[in-house]
Amino acid sequence: MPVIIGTAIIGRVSTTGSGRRADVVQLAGELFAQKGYRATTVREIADAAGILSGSLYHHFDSKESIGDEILSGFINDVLADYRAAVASGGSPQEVLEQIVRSTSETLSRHRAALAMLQNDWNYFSTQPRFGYLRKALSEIERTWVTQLERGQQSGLFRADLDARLTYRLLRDVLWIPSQWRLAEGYSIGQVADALLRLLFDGITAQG
Amino acid sequence: MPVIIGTAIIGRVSTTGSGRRADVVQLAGELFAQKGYRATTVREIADAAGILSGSLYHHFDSKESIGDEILSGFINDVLADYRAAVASGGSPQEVLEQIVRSTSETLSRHRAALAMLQNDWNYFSTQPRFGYLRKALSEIERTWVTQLERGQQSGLFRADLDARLTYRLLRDVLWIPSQWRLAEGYSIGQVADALLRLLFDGITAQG
Amino acid sequence: MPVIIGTAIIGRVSTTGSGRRADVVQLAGELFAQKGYRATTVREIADAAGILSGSLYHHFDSKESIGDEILSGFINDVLADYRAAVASGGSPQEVLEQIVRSTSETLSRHRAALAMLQNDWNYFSTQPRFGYLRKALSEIERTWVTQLERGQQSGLFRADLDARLTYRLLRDVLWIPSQWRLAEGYSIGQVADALLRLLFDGITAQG
Amino acid sequence: MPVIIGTAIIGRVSTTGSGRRADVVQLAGELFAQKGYRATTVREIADAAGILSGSLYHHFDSKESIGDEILSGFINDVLADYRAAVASGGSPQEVLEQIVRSTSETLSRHRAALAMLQNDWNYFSTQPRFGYLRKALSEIERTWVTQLERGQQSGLFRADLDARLTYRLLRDVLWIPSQWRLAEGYSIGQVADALLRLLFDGITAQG
DNA sequence: TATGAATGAGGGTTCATTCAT
DNA sequence: CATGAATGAACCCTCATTCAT
Repeated sequence: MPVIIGTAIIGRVSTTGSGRRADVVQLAGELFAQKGYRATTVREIADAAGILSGSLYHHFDSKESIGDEILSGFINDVLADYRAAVASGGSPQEVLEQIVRSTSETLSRHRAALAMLQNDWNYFSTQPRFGYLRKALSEIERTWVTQLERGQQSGLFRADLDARLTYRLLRDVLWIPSQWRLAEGYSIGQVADALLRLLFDGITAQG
Repeated sequence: MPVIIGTAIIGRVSTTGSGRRADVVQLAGELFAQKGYRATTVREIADAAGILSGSLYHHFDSKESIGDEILSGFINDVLADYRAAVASGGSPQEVLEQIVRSTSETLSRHRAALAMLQNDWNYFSTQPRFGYLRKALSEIERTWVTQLERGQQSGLFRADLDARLTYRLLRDVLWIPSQWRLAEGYSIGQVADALLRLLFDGITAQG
Repeated sequence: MPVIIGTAIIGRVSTTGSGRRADVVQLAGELFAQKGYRATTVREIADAAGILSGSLYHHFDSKESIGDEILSGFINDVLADYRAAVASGGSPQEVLEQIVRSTSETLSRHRAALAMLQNDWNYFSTQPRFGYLRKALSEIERTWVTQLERGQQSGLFRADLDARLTYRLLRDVLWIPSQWRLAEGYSIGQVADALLRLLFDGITAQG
Repeated sequence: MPVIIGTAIIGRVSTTGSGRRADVVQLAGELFAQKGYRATTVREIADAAGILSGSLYHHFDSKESIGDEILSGFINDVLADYRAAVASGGSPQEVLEQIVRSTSETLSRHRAALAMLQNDWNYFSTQPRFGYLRKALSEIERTWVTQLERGQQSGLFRADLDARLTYRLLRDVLWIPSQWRLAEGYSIGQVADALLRLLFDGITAQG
């Protein structure tokens, strides 16, 4: 359905042209997130798109390539967040805060991809095609550990933290809120705030 | 087949009677944890046990009943930890600390079950047979929220925390360390300590 | 699309009208010969022609009709060779020699069709649409047997040959050379000569 | 059904034990030969065996492995014939004669395999799993060319033959008779004799 | 108890063909 | 004429489960 201003067509909504492809990616993502990547059949994806399963292959090489489109888009955005935060040159606390805030937003835009990784990490991490996932996680870990250690050296963070262990403990907590349905009633900002408070201050009231 | 010297039974090898059954549960648990419950085939389980897949059905009704045996044992132990901690009648901080410490140990004894839940929660949570999982999580959440709110009322915990949100943020971080291989070099005690420090005090150095 | 200078048509490029059609037949033939008729997809044919697979159906009813166009053209030329040789009224040896020489040339012009028959004879011979192939082979066999028997009756050919068996033994050898790529370094004439020498004289040196 | 003489079991027919597997290979071979390897579906094979298509996979990894079992058995027998003939140390004419006679018999025992190669060579020759086919053909060609050249050097064979070309012309004719149904009325011996006469002496009556 | 053959439903994928635009 | 989305049947294969022996 063209969007018309005056007499000029300036936009199209997604059922047209290559929009069909994007629609399928969207629908598939939701199914993958809900039921798991492996547990979702191509027939279910096709049903959701209102076509037959064979017709999917007009748009995609394989089920794997649908998954890849979803996951690689996600990973690229997350890595961009991390790199931008590091490049900003702030203090460790500022860098980590920027990471938490920017990825909170990014994760919420890619909720399906995140759920896929959490549910089917075992599968993806063993498939050659998804090797980039391991690499990305590795870069993310390096970033956290580096910033935590910088903070310890400057006296900003507690000296008794094991940086790698702390990262491991935090990593998952940082991803998980995004998969909660917004319907649960928390906004992205709320969640990010709660997370940062917890991260920097703990739950104990300060005398 | 018991090993007998004289007339005294002094040992059992694992192929005996119900020992065979326990072996299969153990082996299946490891496979489920490694590859996921759904991705593990009954043939793989049978191979690991050194029998044919059809023979498994002399010991178990179905693949589901193997999974059930693993998960229900786990859930029962965890709930026992929670109930004991609450029954001890300590302060909120003491109750939560006891929960973290006792479940750390319990989780480490049921690493396979935990991995199964994390990898295939989507599947189990939709199967009628595993309905008790949802009920157990519900009790666990109620316990945390109750203790956090008690702590806030008594001024022990920061008043600006959203108890349910905080629980959600913490829940996963409390389960995850247990699935790390001990080979990564952290002892259960180390991990529990780091977790508690993070939980109560955050990462910021206190002036 | 004719190229016009002034008012005179001075050339045609191959995308014109029925030229497009002939191009497709040519390209399809090459693919059929290389990969087999059944193993070649209409999409591959369309790709080779630089169009989409659906567009092929503006030129042809079906994949079968492309195959038919290739094979029937071939068969007609071969039968013409046989009939001309017989009609020439020569001795059996002359007739057979003329057949070998003229079909050598014909086969080389229809290399794709020949390869198709050799690779997918099983398929074509069971399809009603290609029933004419069986009829043609039958006529060819009748011709050989007739000439071989005439040669025996006149004392020209060895009396101890079974005419039909001899034909069967020779039939394939007469078709096969044509499918060798000329790149193998033998000219059509060379091959025909070698064949005739073998046919009439065998490989043993004559004292 | 055991074959009993006196009271001793001296044989079993093929529906027992691993005989089922052999039955399937046999049936599959016939179908592959008749309709082509690619054109034969696993359902057709299963139907012929009186089981469901999925049940085939209790006996075989894949359709390919059924094909492999048929073809590799064939190729091994043929190569054994060639090597034995060469090892016998006869004159070139004797070696070639022994090859023709022994392979005539071998080919007739492996009619299905031969038909498969002739019908689907294009396919098999491009599949990694069937790479041994190319190697075997190569050895066969080397053997023929070597013997033909030896015969020329000793004056036994005509000097004007191109050894490689002659081999190419003969190769196919040597394989083909075996695929004729015996029902056509020629015995293996008859065909081999006709072939050898043709090969060594040609069809022309010798003055 | 264990075997091993078989089931049957469903998995991802291919492909000749159709047709509105 | 060409496009490109869609069809629908068929393909090879997987797997939890059953059961006679």
